[in-house]
Amino acid sequence: MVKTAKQMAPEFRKFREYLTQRAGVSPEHVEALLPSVSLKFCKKGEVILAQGAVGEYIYFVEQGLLRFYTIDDQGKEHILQFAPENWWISDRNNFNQNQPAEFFLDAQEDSWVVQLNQSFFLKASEMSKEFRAFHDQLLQRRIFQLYRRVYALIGTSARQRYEEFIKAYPDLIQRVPQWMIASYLGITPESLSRVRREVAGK
Amino acid sequence: MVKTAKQMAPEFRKFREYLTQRAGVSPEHVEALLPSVSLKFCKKGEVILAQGAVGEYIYFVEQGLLRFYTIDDQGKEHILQFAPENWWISDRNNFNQNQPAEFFLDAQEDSWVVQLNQSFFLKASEMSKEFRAFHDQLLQRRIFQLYRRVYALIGTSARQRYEEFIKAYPDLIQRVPQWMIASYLGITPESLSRVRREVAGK
DNA sequence: ACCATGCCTTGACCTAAGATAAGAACTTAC
DNA sequence: GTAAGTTCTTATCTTAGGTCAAGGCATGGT
Repeated sequence: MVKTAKQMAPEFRKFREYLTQRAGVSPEHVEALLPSVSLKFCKKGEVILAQGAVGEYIYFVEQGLLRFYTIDDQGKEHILQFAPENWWISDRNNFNQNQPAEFFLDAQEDSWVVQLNQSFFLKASEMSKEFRAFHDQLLQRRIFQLYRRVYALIGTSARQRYEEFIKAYPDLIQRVPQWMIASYLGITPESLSRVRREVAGK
Repeated sequence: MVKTAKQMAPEFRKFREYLTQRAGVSPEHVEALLPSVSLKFCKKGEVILAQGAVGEYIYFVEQGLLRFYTIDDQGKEHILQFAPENWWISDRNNFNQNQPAEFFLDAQEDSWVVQLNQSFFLKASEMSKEFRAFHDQLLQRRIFQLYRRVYALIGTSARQRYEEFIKAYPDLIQRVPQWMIASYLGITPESLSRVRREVAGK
């Protein structure tokens, strides 16, 4: 019998690993920081932060997959970002300014997330030069990822965007329904279906 | 007789003001930091950083207007960002990793820019808690601006994007040729012309 | 086991925006 | 001051992708 994700709380495994390996934070610093973060389980479909709400956390995905999106006045969803394991995600604007969130955040799979509040970042930056530098780079990489996405949207066709997406996120193709990928790419599910047929039969 | 911008070097006026007023850095810290930055004049049309080059600076626009863009394989330009006075701009990826730049940066008007290198940011972050917090927020605001732009591209029409652009950057309409605004919006100059006619005659 | 719901595909048709071309109104360069 | 760019507009035609409608599979709940 398979245990559910819920039964096996991951105890910050990935988070700890991420901070030491990728961010270069010393194990002592990591242990000193851990008491001020908390782990939360999110059932598939659970809305973690709704547009208009004031959230207090930034999230690190320990396990599972989150989805950052908005809903327009016709009720259509537009996906801005997928956040699989080892990703950081949040409506940072809202987080920093205590403004109501502009976007929604929900769980696309049963997920475990690490919740980090403002003071975690202050403490971590204060304590660790490595964390500071890393966090800075993290934000800058996100900016670049977004500039590339803007370029893809203004400068390339639906087909090219789809082909790039597959290359960049091969695992996501398996994990999310096709209509969400269409939404991320800025096209309709019907168009994506047609594009896929073209790509397949070439 | 009107003096050219070149003749009147602005001596970090805006930059100084920006750091103290907006970033909250103390005047003493600002003065301590100034020796490690330099001012550069860029003639209209001058390419400051070309795709493929390795640049060493981040730029703060003291006066004038810069343009951050890419050129696709058909030779078409796609504008990712305009940077008027008080903006920060650079190919940060390249800046941080010493990678060749992905994008171009040029002067759209005769401009004065403050050149900041890696060590400026290290020193400033080391020295001033205020700068650190401010820089962090600056990056996060840019991320949000980009998420909004992505949403505009995947979720709204050319006309809506144009109307939003006018609201957000009324001054730029006067300062840059229309075809560049079209490029920023992700449409052709012809389409923008049509959109403008519609908007005017409603 | 069955029905309801969600997801993907296909086809027919439509529309927003791209491509092409040409001309008018300007700048700028010599 | 004239020639050579630019920029913007307008018209016509084309096309990528949207909309609408229907049908086929899965899959999950009772």
